[in-house]
Amino acid sequence: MRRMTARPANTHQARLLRLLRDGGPNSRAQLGDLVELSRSKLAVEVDRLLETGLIVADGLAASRGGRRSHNIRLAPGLRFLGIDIGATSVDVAVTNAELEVLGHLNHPMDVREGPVAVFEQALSMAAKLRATGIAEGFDGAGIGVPGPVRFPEGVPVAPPIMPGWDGFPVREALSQDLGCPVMVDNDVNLMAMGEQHAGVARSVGDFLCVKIGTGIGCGIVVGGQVYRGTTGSAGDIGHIQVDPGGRPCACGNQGCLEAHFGGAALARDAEEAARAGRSPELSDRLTAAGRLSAADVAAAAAAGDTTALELIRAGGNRVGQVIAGLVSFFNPGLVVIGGGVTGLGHTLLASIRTQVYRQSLPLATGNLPIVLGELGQTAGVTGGARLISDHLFSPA
Amino acid sequence: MRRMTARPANTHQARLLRLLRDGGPNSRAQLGDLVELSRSKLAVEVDRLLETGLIVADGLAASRGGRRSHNIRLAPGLRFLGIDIGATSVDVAVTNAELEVLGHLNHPMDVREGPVAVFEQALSMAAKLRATGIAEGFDGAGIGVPGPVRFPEGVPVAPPIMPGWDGFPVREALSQDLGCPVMVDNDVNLMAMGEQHAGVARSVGDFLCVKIGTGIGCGIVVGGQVYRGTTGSAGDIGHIQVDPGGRPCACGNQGCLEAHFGGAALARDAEEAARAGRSPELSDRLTAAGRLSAADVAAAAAAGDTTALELIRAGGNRVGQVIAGLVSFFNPGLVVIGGGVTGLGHTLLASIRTQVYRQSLPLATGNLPIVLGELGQTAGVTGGARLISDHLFSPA
DNA sequence: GCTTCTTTGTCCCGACTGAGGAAGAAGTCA
DNA sequence: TGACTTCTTCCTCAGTCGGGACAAAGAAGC
Repeated sequence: MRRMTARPANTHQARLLRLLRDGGPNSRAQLGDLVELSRSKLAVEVDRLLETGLIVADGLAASRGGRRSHNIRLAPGLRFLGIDIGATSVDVAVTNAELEVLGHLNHPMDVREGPVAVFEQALSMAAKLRATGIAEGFDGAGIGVPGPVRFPEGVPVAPPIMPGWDGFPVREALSQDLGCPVMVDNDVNLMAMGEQHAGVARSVGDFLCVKIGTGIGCGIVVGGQVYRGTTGSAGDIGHIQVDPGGRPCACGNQGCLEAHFGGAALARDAEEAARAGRSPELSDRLTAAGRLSAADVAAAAAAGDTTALELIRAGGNRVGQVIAGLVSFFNPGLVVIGGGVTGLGHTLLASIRTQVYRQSLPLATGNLPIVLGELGQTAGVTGGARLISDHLFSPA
Repeated sequence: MRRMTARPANTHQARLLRLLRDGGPNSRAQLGDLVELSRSKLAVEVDRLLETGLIVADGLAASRGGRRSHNIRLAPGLRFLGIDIGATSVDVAVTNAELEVLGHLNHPMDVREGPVAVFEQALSMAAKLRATGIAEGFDGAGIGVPGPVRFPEGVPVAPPIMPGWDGFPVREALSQDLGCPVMVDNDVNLMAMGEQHAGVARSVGDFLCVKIGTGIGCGIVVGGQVYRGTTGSAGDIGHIQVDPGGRPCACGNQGCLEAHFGGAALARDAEEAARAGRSPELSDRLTAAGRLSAADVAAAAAAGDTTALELIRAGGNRVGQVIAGLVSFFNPGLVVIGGGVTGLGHTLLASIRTQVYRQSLPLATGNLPIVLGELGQTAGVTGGARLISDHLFSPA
């Protein structure tokens, strides 16, 4: 099929497209109730969208007491690609125009192998998904990388954990390879957008999304929009100091949050505890696998290992300490905890909550939910699809 | 004279009013260059504004090579009132429509005397200013209080340092007494708006404004707009923990920033140092006055007293530590330091800068100015005038 | 099955808006 | 003084938009 070429001609059309994306197929009459347009105007705009092929007729709606209205929906053939590049793995998913995930692949891969190798992998995964028949092509792609991004250009800048990516023209290169529009953002922002669209943050205007993976980052949403900061590094909380005389960090400072907690730090601590014989459970896993990961700690904790539980608890306290400060500062309506370490689950959540509720003022925490993300691995890729659809569903 | 009754009828008129407010009197022709309106449309809107009396003709502009254009300006009789209620004093100022301060009074007063006494004082100051002849009445007032505010209603909520203010209908009461529209906000947000309008933060979209007075707070500006958080307590950084085993704070926690620095803590530390004989300079001042304030520490430091300098340096480190975290999180384009303690000046600024530039990542600090506020005591009142003018200069 | 009422979609008219051309007013510059 | 520039007003014309009228389609009640 021919790929999406048209773009909404005005804000009304953009508004309609987003309504159909977020609310699914809908009748013309009901859309009329949602937007403040006269019937004639609405009819004109809908007709124009039908002409462009962005939306299609979709049968008749149920009667609301009189003549039945015609349903319309976004073109069923539209496909968005969401790519979430993590520190240790790549996620690729295909969604329809309503951003429902139709196919999803995950592949372990070290981001330090560089952009060329990583994109080769991502593109082959996209090709594999297309080969299953769920997509004949892609109308747009949203991609997240684990580091700061100069958003307008779609170029990573000074990414600490991904040498070789600095200045790589991700947007342009990928756009060329895929033959469709591409937007690039920080992986944490993508997760925030995912949870906002389909997850636990629906209907919340201002929230924080803390992602604890190999590193630690924070997506900031202000008035429904992702806030990226002046140079695109907003939310980079992994290097906030939590202990003035603390552990040395890869960034050159001491006592950074990431040096004390996060996937990498947790694995290191667990191995150390195992070698020191403080945890039989972890020792067994270490001798079995040769190394430990956050998942091992989660499993050991689930098995009741006190050392593992203590590691999680201590880490939660550190993160909670930082989040408490951010809550005082930002006064969000919701805090979402997500990322690879979510496997640590409620032990982690409990110690974060304890810390935040104890340290922040009642006015800020009074009605503040702190919850785990709902979407898990699909948050990032859904956010990617959302990112590009926001771009494509705005006036040209 | 009759007070301002009309409001702009549409966004075009609002836009024109704000241009005239921020840029001063201007010619019709030049305004045409600034807004994207056709000549005919512009003429119509200007004529309507002239009819309402919000703007007036103001002679002829200089020629730009041909026929001279007619100048217009905001009605010269418009007067806004800016009221800045601090923990220990009240500032009241009168501005014209361009937000230039025409008269300014300051009076020491403890906010704990309660809203009734404080407003009595503020209203009498406003009356005194009016009696000088600079104003025949007020078209609007913006007021700042040292605590969180439920912004839409203009009501303080759970203010820690001002018992008796909780839930007091500031906006409604003051609006009744003054007979004009009133807006209420946190004093820190007002300071941020002041520095944004007339101070050092002109032309910066995203910045932080840290006010170190009796307590410590932070104004947050995102995309040119003050961000107030979900419950209006955003920027409340005085109770971020800087030392887990630190001093007990009035809020019930330990090691809060305010317990270690700020006007109140600094005075306490100085008195303690004086009594312990660690500083002859401060001892002299203590015996002379019976008590010490932040201003005494500033004077002692200016005189070269090492203990005073050390107190400032240590405090700057604490604040710098917190600001470093906020910079990593928020990635602002500018950090403004203001408030009563600005008298500590460059000693304080230097230690804050050191701390921030050392602890935050280069990407966030690379081009980040950290500067003292330009406006001093007028920042708050200017911000108040700006607050109410933003409200009045928006479509009804 | 018929009537009446409600809802939906289409068509059309009239009011309004806004862009831009033309002309005149008011200056500058040589 | 004359040529040129700039600014304002007036006017026309095209396009837009809202809403009424009407037809189509269905629901509810008898």
